[in-house]
Amino acid sequence: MLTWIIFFAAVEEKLNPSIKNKPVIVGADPKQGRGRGVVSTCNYLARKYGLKSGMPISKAYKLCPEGIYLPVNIQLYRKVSERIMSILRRYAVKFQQVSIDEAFLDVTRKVKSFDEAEKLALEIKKEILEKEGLTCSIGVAPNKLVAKIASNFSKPDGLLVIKPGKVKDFLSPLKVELLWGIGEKTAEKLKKLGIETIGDLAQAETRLLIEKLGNYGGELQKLARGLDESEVEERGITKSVSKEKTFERDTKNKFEILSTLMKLCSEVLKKVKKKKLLFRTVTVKVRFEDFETHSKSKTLKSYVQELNILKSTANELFRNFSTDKRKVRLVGVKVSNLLEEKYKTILEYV
DNA sequence: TCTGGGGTCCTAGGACCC
DNA sequence: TCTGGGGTCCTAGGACCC
Repeated sequence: MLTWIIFFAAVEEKLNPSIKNKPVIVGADPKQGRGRGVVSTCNYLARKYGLKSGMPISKAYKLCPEGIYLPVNIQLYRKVSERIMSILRRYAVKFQQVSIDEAFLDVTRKVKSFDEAEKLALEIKKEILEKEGLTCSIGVAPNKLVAKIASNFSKPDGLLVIKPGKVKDFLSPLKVELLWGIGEKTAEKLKKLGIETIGDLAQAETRLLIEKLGNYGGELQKLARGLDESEVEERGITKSVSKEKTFERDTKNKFEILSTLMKLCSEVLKKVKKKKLLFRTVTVKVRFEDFETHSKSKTLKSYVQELNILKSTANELFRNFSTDKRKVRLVGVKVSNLLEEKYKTILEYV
């Protein structure tokens, strides 16, 4: 039995109550409709104008020029998030933070029934409201998959309990896109097979799904049937650290691109050091004006943490791109193949 | 409308090794 | 003259999530 929690970046409204009755959009600077970037999140009033997260900020501005546009204050949200996560941890036997505003709590051994779980969920909501002045949504269900969908369903300040016998009825009529792992592309493919609801997917011919979508097709069908045995578990170590930047205007200027790339290297290294990690693989990403995106990577002989090595490797990788014909929209650097600093000594002795 | 930034996981082909 | 099978690592790309 698990719950899936979403608390809203209503943090901004709490910080400045005067904006509460206006459409609030957190994201890129719209720059009178010429800004680059997207809506990170927006309040329910803004949604009434058709705005949603992921939407180009320029489009948002056209739909709602009178909105309050705020930059993403990630440090602030992180602080609030950490405080809320530590509240949640106390309620769970097993805990899994999924993102800045979501977590799974396994309370199977804490409660005897779904009714008790519901009471517990209400307590959690109450404590978060009292201590942080924020509302959240909770889904209570037999597994993570269903709990997540249930919580999404009860937004913005809700609680939805789906008991084991009700899972099928709950899922069947929903659109397949609501399942975890089905995005635009997969939804499109499924639609071509005549599959639009989770119920359709549950009943589809398994062989056909595997033929069209590979093993993934079979996995999706299990999810559609409400089957998810994944455990609630703490997040493991970081797999990669990256930084990328979309230029204000697409550019061919090698100096501008390279100096940006070098700056990104410094920032990536700062993060890597802070996390006490060493890296072995460096990846450089380039997105051209037509949005075509390519990457090149190189794995070094040993784990390192030196800025010079990162910079020279990134430079070398970047030189393999031909940037004469097309303007560059974005550059990025990523390090992966990471090792915790504390294991380095051991490695040196091997 | 013109598409951020930070991640994760999966796949597929090639190199290489036994 | 005809080239197996299994495993691992690396690279590149793609889908997806928040």
